[in-house]
Amino acid sequence: MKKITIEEVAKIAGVSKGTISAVINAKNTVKPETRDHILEVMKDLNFRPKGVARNLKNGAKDKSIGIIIKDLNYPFYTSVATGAREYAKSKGYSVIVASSENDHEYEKKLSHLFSTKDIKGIIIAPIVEGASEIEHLFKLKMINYPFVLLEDVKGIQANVVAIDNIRAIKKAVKYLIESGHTKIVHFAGPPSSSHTQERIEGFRHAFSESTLVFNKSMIVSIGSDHEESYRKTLEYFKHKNRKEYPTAIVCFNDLQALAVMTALKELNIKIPEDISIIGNDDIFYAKIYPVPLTTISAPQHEIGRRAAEILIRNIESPKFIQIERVVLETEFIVRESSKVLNR
Amino acid sequence: MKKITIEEVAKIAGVSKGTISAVINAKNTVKPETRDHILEVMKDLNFRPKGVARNLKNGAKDKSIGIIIKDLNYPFYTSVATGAREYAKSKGYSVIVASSENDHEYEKKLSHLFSTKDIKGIIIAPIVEGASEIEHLFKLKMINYPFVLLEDVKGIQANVVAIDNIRAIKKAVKYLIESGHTKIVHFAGPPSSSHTQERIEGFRHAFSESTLVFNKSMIVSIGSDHEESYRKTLEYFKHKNRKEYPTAIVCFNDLQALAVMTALKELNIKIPEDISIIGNDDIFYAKIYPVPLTTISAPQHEIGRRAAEILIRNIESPKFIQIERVVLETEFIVRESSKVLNR
DNA sequence: AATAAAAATTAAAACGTTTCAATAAATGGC
DNA sequence: GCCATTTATTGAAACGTTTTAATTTTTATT
Repeated sequence: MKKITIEEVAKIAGVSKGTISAVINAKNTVKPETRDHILEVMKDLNFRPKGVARNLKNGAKDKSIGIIIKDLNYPFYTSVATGAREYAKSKGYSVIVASSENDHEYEKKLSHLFSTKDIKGIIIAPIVEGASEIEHLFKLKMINYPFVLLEDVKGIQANVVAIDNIRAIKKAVKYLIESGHTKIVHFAGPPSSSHTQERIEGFRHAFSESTLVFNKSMIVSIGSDHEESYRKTLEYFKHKNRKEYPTAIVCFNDLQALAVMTALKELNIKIPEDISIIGNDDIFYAKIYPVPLTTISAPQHEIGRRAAEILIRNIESPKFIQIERVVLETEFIVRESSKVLNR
Repeated sequence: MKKITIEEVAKIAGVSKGTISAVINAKNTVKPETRDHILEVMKDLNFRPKGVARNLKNGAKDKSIGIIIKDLNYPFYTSVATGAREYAKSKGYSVIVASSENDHEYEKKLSHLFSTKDIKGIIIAPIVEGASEIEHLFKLKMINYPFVLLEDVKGIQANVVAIDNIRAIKKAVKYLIESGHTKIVHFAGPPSSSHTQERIEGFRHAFSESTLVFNKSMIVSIGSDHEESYRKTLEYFKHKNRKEYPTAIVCFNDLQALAVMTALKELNIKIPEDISIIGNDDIFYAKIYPVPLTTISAPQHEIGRRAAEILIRNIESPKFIQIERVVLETEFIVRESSKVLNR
């Protein structure tokens, strides 16, 4: 299938390339009849002007940045993207988003795609599995392509905007301990997620700074997929009798927490009377749940905004500028899914 | 600020453009010392090879399509995008998404952006306000750029994948009537949305085919923003005494339904005992609500999939192909937020 | 030290448009 | 019908890379 170019169209229409170009760009210098004829030929040939070539001459004037998130359907990420979008818009940039769906290969593909298509820079929520290769990030660095990570990636110096997961969980657990909870459990996330490990660590640390003592049975592997979390929660409780129940569950994230609450409802366990539930992320849909979720709130919009800020500063600077690393504070928000025991 | 090109780098590094190119493309034909030196110069100059020019020569080999949705934070749209992504991936295409956030101007900007950046085609959920201009769509047609709309747009012949909103609501209302409901009300969406009018129409039509009679007070303008819907619902009930309450509310969409349920909880109105609630869309978070929402389920993944299918078929066809219009069926799903009265 | 082979570099053509100055064609005024 | 405008069209240069074949430099072999 031969590639068809403006030249081809010109030849067949019997005019010069310049005239075709004028038609494509809706210049009003073309005689209507000529125009119509050209249009017809274009249609016949199914001619699609190559955007690439069009932009080469003048350089596209539209400014845009990309953001690669991990999951298009998890509100946390779309909120971050929205934060980025708001800031970017104020600076005249469009934002386009793509989701890696937790697939490292796909992330690489997307980063290449963006950097190659005259998108001025990218914000990346990187998939960091154990020792995942990061040559694609090095490649971006090599061509001085601006990017900002939403998570630290070992082995590379880059702009990062992140939150301190460890500290966040620690705060939550400490709160529980101070509220008189003694049987606290962590429902851990999917083993493949880098956050899972961090959160387990934060959970464990909280104990070392308290009078309670940590033991491994306090960590239960649950995942974050809703259906799976629901099932595993049911299972977890099946093997326990009432007095073995924890008094509080610190969940991996809000989505998991929602699943846990669904399961507990089925088991007739009352929240927060019987068990306190703590989420993580603070997604919109957990906030409007009938039992609004106590959670660790990550400043999603701010994450996006700050990342976009750094990114655009880099894009617009003619010379290389200092790498930045900002760690944002989370806020522990007590709502109705948790309860204080010692009063 | 002078634009800096590969030529500039070559001159300063004292080598030819070809060598610079080889470095950029990680060819292993460059002597390490030369390479390092060039890298240094590149960094000094903050040289960013223009993707546009790079792609011109060989034509980028990565295939990608775009999807422009209306709201990045409404799960309905991200589900559609996910459906598109799944199909596209199977065909070797990446998907990038952008949100117009219900801003017609922004939609235009994005469609231009995509078509200009060598994205092979777009799926567009168009903003159709009364008589909105659609020159941007005509422009796409002119350049034979493949696109698929997720909603009919008056005045243009184009590929469309949509659902029949009117029929969908009608089905729901009929179900309620057959279940013995007599006091049915529609909580309408934001006046600016094209769906609002359609759904009102569907609601009204259902009555003409029944023994009940429609009157205007059955349509209540509520919106779809959560906070606003919550507030307006409270207000609606404030002026009514118990026996004036409707027995069923047909909501504009699931998000609104969620807000309505929150308000009713506050008012101590039981669902479904006192009032049945019907949603629309079937978003994930309404399904996992403690009172799972009865709703009109749109086949979100399928919408995306079919749109991507048509799009890619058009992209890959060397010649113009017949315009398609597919209307997908919705499914009325009875869960626990509604109840049958007449038994 | 000469030669052959291998490695590194260069120079020019190519990619497919847009732009713009130059030219040609059409129109209007007389 | 002729000249002066105005309108329409053309042709060549330009955009910033990549790609190759050709050349130069380096290395290895004798």
